[in-house]
Amino acid sequence: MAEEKLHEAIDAMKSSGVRITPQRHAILEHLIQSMSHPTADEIYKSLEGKFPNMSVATVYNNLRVFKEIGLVKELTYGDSSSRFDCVTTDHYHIICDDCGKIVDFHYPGLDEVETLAEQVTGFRVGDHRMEIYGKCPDCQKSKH
Amino acid sequence: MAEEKLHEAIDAMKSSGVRITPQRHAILEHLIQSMSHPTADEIYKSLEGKFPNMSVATVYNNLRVFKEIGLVKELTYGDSSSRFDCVTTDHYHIICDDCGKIVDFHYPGLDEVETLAEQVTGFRVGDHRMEIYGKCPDCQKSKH
DNA sequence: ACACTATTTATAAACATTACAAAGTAAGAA
DNA sequence: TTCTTACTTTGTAATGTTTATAAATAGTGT
Repeated sequence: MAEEKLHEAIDAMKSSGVRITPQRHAILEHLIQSMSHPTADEIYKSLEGKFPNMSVATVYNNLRVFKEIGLVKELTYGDSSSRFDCVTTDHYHIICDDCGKIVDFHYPGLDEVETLAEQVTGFRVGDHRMEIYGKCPDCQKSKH
Repeated sequence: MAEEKLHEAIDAMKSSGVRITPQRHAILEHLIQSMSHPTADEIYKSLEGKFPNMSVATVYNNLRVFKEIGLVKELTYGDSSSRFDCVTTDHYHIICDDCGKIVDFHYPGLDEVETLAEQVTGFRVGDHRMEIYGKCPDCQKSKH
């Protein structure tokens, strides 16, 4: 499953004329396997073992490249640093206000909203994002 | 109209025990009157005339205070800096991928999404955000 | 294996935002 | 009004993320 996704991603890179380097392979693999939404720095740190000489700039550069070919989405919350999410299927995120936990969840169509927005504003809509904020089950238990 | 909103905001500050300083007054006034969604730095620059000695830190401090009492929302897009939006009525934003223009638009209920998310994830939902991305009418005309 | 070009690395720089301590000031009490 | 106290502002330094740059390195097609 993860293997498959990685393979698809590499194919996407090939057909975009983006070279496949060991660093890129590792970053992608990490993004696919880790079910979380890591920051650039977290990716950097978790690959220190395999690539002791890798530069942070490499992580940033490649995340940008992945974004450009549509493999990765950048999530900018209130935090200081961006988080990166492998684009697989369409899904949204629900985020805990207390502990910051991010959970994926699926919801079918907000196409209607996009359509209305096009009509009202005259924009040509390409994309949308949505996040939901609340308190996760764990933080609900631990009474404050 | 704007006058009224400012008054309401000041009342909200009073009842929250937040002192009303000339700087706070000016920042709020600017946020309410400017129909845009300025960055902290833009606010700072636009008040240079009235408050030549005001520090950027003051702008940031007060935007945080306003956020805490619910007068202002912070918008974090892909940009380097946050934008700030006076909370008036519920509305969403549509953002131009090319020029960055932000236009408000209203849409009734995404309560359904919140409800579903609660059921699926077990979170207690408090809030959500959504943005739509596309190409504004002006940028559609100027062919690339 | 070669050559060409994209990529990596290391470092410095840019930028937004926050921390801190000293000086100043709003707001209620006397 | 004046006083007092705690909150704010200011100026500056520090922090942390992200980008720019140039030299060294390494994919990829021939």
